[in-house]
Amino acid sequence: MNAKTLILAILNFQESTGYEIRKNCTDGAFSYFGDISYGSIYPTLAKLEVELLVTSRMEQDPGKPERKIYSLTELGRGEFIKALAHPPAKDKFKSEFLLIAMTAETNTPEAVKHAIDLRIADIEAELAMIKEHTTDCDHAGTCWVGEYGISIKQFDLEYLKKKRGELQAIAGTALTMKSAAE
Amino acid sequence: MNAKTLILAILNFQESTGYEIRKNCTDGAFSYFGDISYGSIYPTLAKLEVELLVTSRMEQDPGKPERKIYSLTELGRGEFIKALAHPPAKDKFKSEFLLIAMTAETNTPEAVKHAIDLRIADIEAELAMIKEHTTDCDHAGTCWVGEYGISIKQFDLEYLKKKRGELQAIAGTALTMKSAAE
DNA sequence: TAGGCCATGTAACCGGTTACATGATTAG
DNA sequence: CTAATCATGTAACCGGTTACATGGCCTA
Repeated sequence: MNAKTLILAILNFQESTGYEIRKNCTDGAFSYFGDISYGSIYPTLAKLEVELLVTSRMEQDPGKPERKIYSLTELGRGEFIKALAHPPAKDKFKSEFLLIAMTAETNTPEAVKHAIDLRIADIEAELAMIKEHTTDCDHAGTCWVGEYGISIKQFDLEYLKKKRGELQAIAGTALTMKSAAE
Repeated sequence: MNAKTLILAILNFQESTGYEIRKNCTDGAFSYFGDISYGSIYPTLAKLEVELLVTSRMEQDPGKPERKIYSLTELGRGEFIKALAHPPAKDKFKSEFLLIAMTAETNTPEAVKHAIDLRIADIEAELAMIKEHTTDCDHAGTCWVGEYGISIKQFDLEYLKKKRGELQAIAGTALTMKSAAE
């Protein structure tokens, strides 16, 4: 999903500053749709304003940096709904952890253990994040997605904890000769 | 994961042509690590050969296009193992389906239904692909990853089938006034 | 007082995609 | 006879990242 559509999607839920948009698609509730950094957010926002898809207003809280708050125009909302109309692209899932798991035999047991620990911590953090967004949720679509995420992540976590032993058992088995020689 | 490491990873398992590498990381067993197209595979392969991380040999089956088969050198294998050593980046999961689900209220019930159908079909196809790679598997790491994938996808599929009704029920609820006016 | 967070923005760079060029074989 | 699959490669283009510039406030 490109920067334009992603920004439109976020602004469809809540008016935001560039800074908030970035936070939202890095850690927040919108992190499942795409990933963009300041270098593409601010220029895209400027372009969208020229195209009349968003408007901005300045806000100045004393003792805080000035905020430029963007919100979707009716034109922008239409553009977003139009973008939603065509069938979605396939989900993308990319995992370096899976590569480490697949090559566990040629990796050190410590590295494999560390990778598993890290992944468990990541999933737990994500679970906490989703729960936070879902418990006090009043928006049906967001709730459904949140509960979906919680179920899957929970299952993932339990599976990993149950089966991590098996993976650690095969870790380093292709290195034994080499390390014995050292 | 960048093209270089991904290619090294694939060649670590099996010697391949550029064409096969592309297939493997588009549909095959390596599709969970990264996604690259011809435009980056062939030039990267050429660079890797200059760096002595891979070697190539030509193969000519009569009645077939000539194949340039690349394989990892010892230097390349070392480079790959070194790359595996540092802790993996977080898993990345991006889903346009989730955005459609989240915005189901402002989308048409047909589009939502279609998106769900499509996603179920995608997961089923992926499940079939993983099972194919896992049933006759003799490599411990690959088996572990395959079983992991099967479990998660199966759970995902069941959850989706059980809860799709709820999502379809909220689809279009924010459009009723508009469509009534039309 | 150092580091982290809030906040906006720019410019150079680059990795990777898209589209093109080419051509033989096989399946429907 | 057409479409798909196998097969290798190039060049232009571009979306997005990285790194930089700037600066005030708050917390440890």
